[in-house]
Amino acid sequence: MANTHVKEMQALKEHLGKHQLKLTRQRELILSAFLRQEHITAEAMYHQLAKSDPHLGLATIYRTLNLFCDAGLAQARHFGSQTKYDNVSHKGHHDHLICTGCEKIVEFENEEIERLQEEVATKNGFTINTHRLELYGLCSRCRH
Amino acid sequence: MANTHVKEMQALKEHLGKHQLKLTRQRELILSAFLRQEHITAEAMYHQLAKSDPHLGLATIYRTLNLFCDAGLAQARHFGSQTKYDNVSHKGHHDHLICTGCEKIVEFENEEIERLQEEVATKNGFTINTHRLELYGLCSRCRH
DNA sequence: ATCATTTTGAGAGAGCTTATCAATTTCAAT
DNA sequence: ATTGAAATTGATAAGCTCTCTCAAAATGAT
Ligand SMILES: [Mn+2]
Ligand SMILES: [Mn+2]
Ligand SMILES: [Zn+2]
Ligand SMILES: [Zn+2]
Repeated sequence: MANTHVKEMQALKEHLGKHQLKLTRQRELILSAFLRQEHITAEAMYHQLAKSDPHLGLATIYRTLNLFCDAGLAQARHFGSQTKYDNVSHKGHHDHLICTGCEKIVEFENEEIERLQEEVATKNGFTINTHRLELYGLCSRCRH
Repeated sequence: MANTHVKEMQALKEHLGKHQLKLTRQRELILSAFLRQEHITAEAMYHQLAKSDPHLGLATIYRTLNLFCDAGLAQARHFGSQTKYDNVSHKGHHDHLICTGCEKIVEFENEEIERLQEEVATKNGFTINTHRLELYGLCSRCRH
């Protein structure tokens, strides 16, 4: 436990330093909990943390998760009607396969698709900054 | 004007008939306005129609656009933070290129991408029902 | 024309996220 | 270690988008 998430903590501190923001007990707590998840909603985070810290406000969760987004540790993703914060601290760009039966989320990368996206954009005179690709369906479990 | 949107009107009537729903002045009005657009928000539709029909309620717009979705004439698409109703009455599946500068939306289809999506899904044991692919960037105009 | 059924409009309400603000905490400078 | 300006927090109000409620009006099968 001692040296877990040291790199991410470092990255956060760096962002805080650059923007004259402060390191608080809440930010440490929320970071440590956030890094244990892959995809989580603000609400779920709130309930999870309420067990150990019943006075932590929901607004603080939102503010802090958005801070993590600014710091490049998280990304807000809108899956269906839910907004989930994607822990991207230890991985690069990826897209998602989402099971509408059990909510399971599988991450994938396909550079051929990425290449074709660029091709489509170029063909239309566009320069891509970001994209969103989500495949919704049923996983093998839920199909049976 | 006489025989514009006859086919779509027909499709709507068919859906209404099958579900014991009624054809109203509002539904005709909203359909005719909707078919003149490619992608529009409920709010924009509301303001647009308010000019000629100031008493048309926003709830009716939402209800009716959702009805069009059920009837297969429209599809609700969540672009960024906006929900736009996509007029799909005269076209099949397609994805979108969106300019973050001027809000321009270009539709495209790429069957190679579609094929690769299936491949990714299969590789992970999934069966795809729907997908969402949006490319965000700048169009040639906005780049300069 | 009748009348059961559906639809409408206005506003209330739900769900999610951000804004407000007084009290508290942080941290750089003593 | 103490001070104090600046940032943060928690509680709650507010904002936004969309759906629900319900009495009044419209529809359409008979
Ligand atoms: Mn992910
Ligand atoms: Mn479209
Ligand atoms: Zn599943
Ligand atoms: Zn543009």
